[in-house]
Amino acid sequence: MTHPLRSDARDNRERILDAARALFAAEGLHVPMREVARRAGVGPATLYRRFPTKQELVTEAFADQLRACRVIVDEGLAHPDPWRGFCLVVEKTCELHARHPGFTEAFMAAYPNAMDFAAARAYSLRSVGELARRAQRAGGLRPDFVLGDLILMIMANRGIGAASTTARVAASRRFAALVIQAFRASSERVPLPPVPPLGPASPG
Amino acid sequence: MTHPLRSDARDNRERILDAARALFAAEGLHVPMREVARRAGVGPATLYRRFPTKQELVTEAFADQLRACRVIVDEGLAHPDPWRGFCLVVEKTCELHARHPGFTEAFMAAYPNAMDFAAARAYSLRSVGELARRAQRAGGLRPDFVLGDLILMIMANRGIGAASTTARVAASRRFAALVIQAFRASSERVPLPPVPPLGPASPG
DNA sequence: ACGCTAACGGACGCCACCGTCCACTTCGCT
DNA sequence: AGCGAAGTGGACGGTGGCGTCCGTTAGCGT
Repeated sequence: MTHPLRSDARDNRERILDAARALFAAEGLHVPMREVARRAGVGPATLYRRFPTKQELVTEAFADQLRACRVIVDEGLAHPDPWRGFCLVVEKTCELHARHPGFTEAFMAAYPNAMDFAAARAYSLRSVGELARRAQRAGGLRPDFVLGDLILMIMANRGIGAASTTARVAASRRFAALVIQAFRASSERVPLPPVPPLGPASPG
Repeated sequence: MTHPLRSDARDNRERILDAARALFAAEGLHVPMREVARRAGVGPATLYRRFPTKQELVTEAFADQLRACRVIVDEGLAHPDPWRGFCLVVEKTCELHARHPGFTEAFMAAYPNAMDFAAARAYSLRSVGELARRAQRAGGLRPDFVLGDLILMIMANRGIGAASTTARVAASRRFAALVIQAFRASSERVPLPPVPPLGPASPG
């Protein structure tokens, strides 16, 4: 059933993915399918035959970032100092999402049927949860931190929209530093409000 | 030459604004003008005659929130303890924006020609800048805080999208608490990355 | 070299939103 | 009550994105 693609077809597929990556990274997911096709130098029909739904295109286009996500948490877990590992996860995650705004949308289940994304997301969250437990035990991370705070952070991070990628990354870097400050266990801590039940992002 | 509106016209104008407030608060600014007109029970022409551009409708619809913004910073300035006043500003601002997602978009110059908004925004920022200086002098606010951090926070806060207003407000509350932790002057502080030049929000 | 067929992309119809025009209605003044 | 002007909303043409159809092109196996 899944015949190997013909050479030109494979070529086009690659060019479509390149175009999608470039456009999604630069402008987010709202770019029209047509635009992707135009940039790839193919007709709309070709794009739709290769990726019948936008979701599939998005999933394929952000496969690299999804892998990067995994690498980030794995590196965090591997770090000898759990708290430092946790900080690295926060910093790199923020930067990753700042560099690819569209990725955040996809990651956040703005497209709810993204099975692959959901699985990878769950894996990353579980791993970072383990890391967080260790960091708390080591005393670096505040005891009342919960995983929801990390999701909160990623959602918040996506709110940071600047004109250029450079500016966005810079802003995100400072944001990450502030977040780490907030997460750090400190003698002068005050209790936090309860964690809200963070459902999927609203369409607004 | 601005004749007072006829009674029915005034009535319609009010209903249009009510509809706009309800829809903008519930779904953000992306709602079609038609939808506002439909909800207000008027024709599209009426809506367009009263508010030729969406910008004007938005500005009018969020006049209350804009006033609330002013009140928040004024209350903050009036507080005997500058640091506590600053915290109140952060908390109330986050809640205000969480309650009216569309307001954040407007406030953030997503519609760049919003003169009224720009002026009010500038006033609020100047006032809160003064408050921040006092809070820093009093020792509550970290010395390397800058106004850009507050804008960063508002932008980040808008990223928090939850299904219901209640959930969004709850999430925003916890976020505000974390932010305050981050802003608090502390003995165990680490230097922050530089403040990025935060231009207007990107279209993405 | 040649034909079979996968693959292509221009063109089409559909729908939603936009902003404007105009024939009809309603207010408000005398 | 009656008239002029302000006000109204249905209807229209334009634009842009969407997903699909089909006549044509070009890879690849013989």
